[in-house]
Amino acid sequence: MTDPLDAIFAALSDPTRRAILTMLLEDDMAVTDVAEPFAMSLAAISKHLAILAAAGLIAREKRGRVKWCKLEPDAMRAASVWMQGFGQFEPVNLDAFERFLETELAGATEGGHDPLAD
Amino acid sequence: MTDPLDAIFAALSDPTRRAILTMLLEDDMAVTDVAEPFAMSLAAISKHLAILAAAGLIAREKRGRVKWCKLEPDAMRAASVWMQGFGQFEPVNLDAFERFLETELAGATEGGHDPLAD
DNA sequence: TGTTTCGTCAACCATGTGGTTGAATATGCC
DNA sequence: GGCATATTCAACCACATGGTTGACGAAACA
Repeated sequence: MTDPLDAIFAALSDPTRRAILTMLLEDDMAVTDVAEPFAMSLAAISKHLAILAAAGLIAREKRGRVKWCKLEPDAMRAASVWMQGFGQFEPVNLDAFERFLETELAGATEGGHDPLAD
Repeated sequence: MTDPLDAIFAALSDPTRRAILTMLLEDDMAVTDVAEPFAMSLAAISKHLAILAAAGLIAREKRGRVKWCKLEPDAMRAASVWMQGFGQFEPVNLDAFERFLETELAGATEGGHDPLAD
């Protein structure tokens, strides 16, 4: 697995792990709390979290005896950027798109656009 | 019961399959031609294509004795939409992308190359 | 017709993955 | 210190995955 995308997409291919990521969207969580809604052992969840962390999708930080998990957006962004090369939009110039986004954000940083409302 | 995203992300997690998708971005291809640049058997590539097709990422159509493979963008779009749920971290926003394309296409419609046009 | 090309199928193998259980390793609390 | 809590480690199991090779069917062509 040399390409980081291998680990990222593999991590995303499991429904338990996608559910964990969705939970972490609400808030950072301790491992035990992440495991609570799932019908599987804590050790299994711990493994899932290790896979997500290895893929760079989450970060884990130990405070006291509790290990907190939080989303790490860069990995998912890398996957998303790769995927933008496909779809009905081809061919596309990603560099130009990035420049476009910068000009957009330059005038809209205070805007209330909710990306989940789409 | 199994989420289609399972198959989509699993299919995308293999570098050979991602390379195949990238090749198909240029043009539709026959199975033998897809296999040509890879250092593995035709049967292995055939399996990869079956996995991509099962995930809905490509479609295969037999004309004569040649089976043509082409991209099927909807599946990847579904994965992209799921990732948009993490949009608070995600700068590659589909709305912005569409706006970007309008500005791009406004001056480049005569560019001509459009492998997905049917 | 027979042969070549295209692609899949079937069997097999090595390794990876997702789960279990039980022991081990912190850390916090009385 | 002694004990409960939080998390991981280690060994194990069933099954999936990615690859191989060889045989096979179907279409084109001499």
